[in-house]
Amino acid sequence: MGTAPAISPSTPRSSILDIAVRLFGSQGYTGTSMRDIAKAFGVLPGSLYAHIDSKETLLVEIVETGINHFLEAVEPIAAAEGSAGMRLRDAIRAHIIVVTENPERSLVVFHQWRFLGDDYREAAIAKRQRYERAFIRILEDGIAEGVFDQSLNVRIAVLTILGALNWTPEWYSPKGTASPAEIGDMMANMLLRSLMFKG
Amino acid sequence: MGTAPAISPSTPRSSILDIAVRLFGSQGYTGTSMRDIAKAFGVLPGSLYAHIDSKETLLVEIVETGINHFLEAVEPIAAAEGSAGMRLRDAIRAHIIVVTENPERSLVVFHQWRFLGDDYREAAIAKRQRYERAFIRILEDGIAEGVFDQSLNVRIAVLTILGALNWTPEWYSPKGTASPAEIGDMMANMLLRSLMFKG
DNA sequence: CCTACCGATCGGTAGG
DNA sequence: CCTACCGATCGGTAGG
Repeated sequence: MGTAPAISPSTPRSSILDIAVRLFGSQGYTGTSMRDIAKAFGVLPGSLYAHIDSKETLLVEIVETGINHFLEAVEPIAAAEGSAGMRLRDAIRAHIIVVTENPERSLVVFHQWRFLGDDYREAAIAKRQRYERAFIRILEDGIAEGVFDQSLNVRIAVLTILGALNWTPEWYSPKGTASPAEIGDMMANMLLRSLMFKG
Repeated sequence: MGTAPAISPSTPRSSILDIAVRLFGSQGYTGTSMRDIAKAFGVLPGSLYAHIDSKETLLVEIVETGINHFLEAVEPIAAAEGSAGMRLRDAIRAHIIVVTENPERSLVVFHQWRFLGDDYREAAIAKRQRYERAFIRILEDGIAEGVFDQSLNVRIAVLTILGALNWTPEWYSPKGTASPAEIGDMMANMLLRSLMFKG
């Protein structure tokens, strides 16, 4: 009955995208040639174009779906019921889960969006701002609740938190001793404390 | 008497390096051509090589002197007298000053070192680890003093702090309302609190 | 998916 | 600092 659960169908196109994520993440977009991708895919360069339109199409798709993963994980948490403290903790944990489930994709999302064409780049920037607003909302709620320090500069506080979170793909290794959940908990502990009153 | 104070002599070579910092920072090393640099310098591509050896030499010099700025600012603070709390505050402020005095150079130091040749890349990684150790030392001192939470994972705490600090060139603008000193103070306030005991 | 190829651009050099 | 150029590599295409 019904259709098969079409979870990650390993089409040639999706395989090429996975390879592009890996190579764009480690060598950068401009440092990766279509010949690099073709070689890793096991095909001659011209043959790639039976499956994809262009190099930039690969970047567009990786960055857009990558940002969407973050938005889909965090926006519902920001809008949920519950204390700002709990929501911030959940948002940080969710962010770290998304980063660590594909650190190379995260590197592309964080650093390679600059190489998108104008329209796609502006769309990516708009989504990143939407993402920041989810955190701004939680912080403002927490200040209104009286649990976060009301003397905080909310913008800088959010950029400090997101900076700490967005740096994780630079050092995270699945072979490390700390699991993504543990890392998320530790960072949430620290970053929540960073917003509290002294007293 | 004596020699003139040879502060930043504007040689052709140093001008080319400044241009390379700007372009490598905004377009990346692999996304910048020697023709881009020559055009910005106002010369034809081949003429650059009267002043420099190669494209990679530019990157080596930018990354090495860039890392040295951070080390020279923070290592003396880590080794100084005084409480861990004070030293961490000073180290964070010093880091932000170094980042903001040249955000583009900071972007190159943080993200373009991957494109160095093997030997230079390993040297850069070794220096980055030395930099992390300066912060590890301060945190361990603070835990020994009993002022930082002894249940902290020191490695992850340092990477959280450095992540927040290293993200600043992504958003800092000299035209913003907060000065580098103010940004450094705010981040130091947050990050110091993040290490404290709950009680 | 391969063969064969396109024009453009790359880092860099020789000679003046 | 320019003229003139090198071989290598780039993203991408036509035709099968």
